[in-house]
Amino acid sequence: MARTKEFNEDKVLDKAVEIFWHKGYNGTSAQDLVTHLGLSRSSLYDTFGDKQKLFVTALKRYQKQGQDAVIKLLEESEDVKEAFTQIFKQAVLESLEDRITKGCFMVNSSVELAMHDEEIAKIVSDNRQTMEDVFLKAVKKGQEAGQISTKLDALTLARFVFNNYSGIRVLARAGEKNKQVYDDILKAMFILF
Amino acid sequence: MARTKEFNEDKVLDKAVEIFWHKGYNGTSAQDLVTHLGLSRSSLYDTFGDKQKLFVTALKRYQKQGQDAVIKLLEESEDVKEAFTQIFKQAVLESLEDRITKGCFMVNSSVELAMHDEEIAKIVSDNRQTMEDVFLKAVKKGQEAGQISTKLDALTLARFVFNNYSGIRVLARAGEKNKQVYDDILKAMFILF
DNA sequence: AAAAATACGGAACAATCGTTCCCGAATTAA
DNA sequence: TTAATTCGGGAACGATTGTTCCGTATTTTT
Repeated sequence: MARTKEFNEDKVLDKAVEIFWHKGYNGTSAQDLVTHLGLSRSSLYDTFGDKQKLFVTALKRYQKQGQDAVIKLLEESEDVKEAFTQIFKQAVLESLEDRITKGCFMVNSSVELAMHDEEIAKIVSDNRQTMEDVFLKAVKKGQEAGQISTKLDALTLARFVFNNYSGIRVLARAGEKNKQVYDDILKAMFILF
Repeated sequence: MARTKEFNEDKVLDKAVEIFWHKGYNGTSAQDLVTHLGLSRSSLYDTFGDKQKLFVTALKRYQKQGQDAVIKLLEESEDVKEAFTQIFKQAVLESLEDRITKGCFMVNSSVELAMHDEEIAKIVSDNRQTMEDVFLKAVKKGQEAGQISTKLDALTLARFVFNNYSGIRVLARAGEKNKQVYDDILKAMFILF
């Protein structure tokens, strides 16, 4: 008995991810959202609550999509080391191509908001733990298959890899476009594989 | 023939560094500045221009102090590898002690502002280049002295080290307090020395 | 002692912030 | 067709934003 929505909720959320990712929480105004999401103020608030709730929804959406992609790549791959290489080369490619250098939405939010907002802090913390678990599992698998060196224990290597991933994303956000810089980092990192 | 300032400009700038470092640019209001810097609105604007200018001044101040400290440590040290160890252990210590987890002002600003503000982008970019140069020089020295492995060329290692430094600062900003996480990262990283 | 110059506190500014509300339009169920 | 419901556009809200300006206090120079 009601009028149908004129917008697709999923598509609007995708756009919300894009704009918050690009401009951050404080850098994005309600007007920005109305303009770029393509719906009215009232619909925005009726559908997604307030700005804070929309941001959290967007960040969780980004997190899930990113995690799923990584998990899929690592679990389906025959050669774990090769899968890691692919993940990092992809990150570098995005950094170099990305005309508006968005970096990583999770890293950005972590730096901007984690210390001022408990809910964001929990999302960031959970994300790190999940990624650590995913990497750990993959590294173990790779070590058992003889694809990854056992010089370092799996957890140490997993944490180390995640740290370099964060670093690369910061570089990207800062607009670094020199491929050699990224390649050097990866070259060094992969020696420990 | 004029009245004397009731505040010490250097001390006020130190406080400005603290507050911008802690809350970021967008997160710090003019009222925050007036309240915490301990001077009036008019004095603030008369002395430092506007918010943007004060922020840039604060960030440059932080940059200079940080760079000087690192340069001094690396140049004065007999054992470069030991100096690097000290720099990173200090960063970890700060991350663990830091009750309000400020991370690194340069990394924070890079993520929050670099892509939206050319002047900040240049500061961040210059900082990276300078740090790369400093690290490079130190690594070369260490390699020549037989303190650092020559398995990797100096520039590659310098970039790799800087990347891990960024990563650790993001971890700190996110409030990570598990020492083992940092230690694992350092353990892996230093293998390449 | 008078004049010049600057610092200071605080009121006030316009602009923008996130948010709410109202109302006509549109859609569906009865 | 009517009633119920939800849509979307836009006006409007109070609060806060960064910034300016004015009057007074204070200090230094002549």
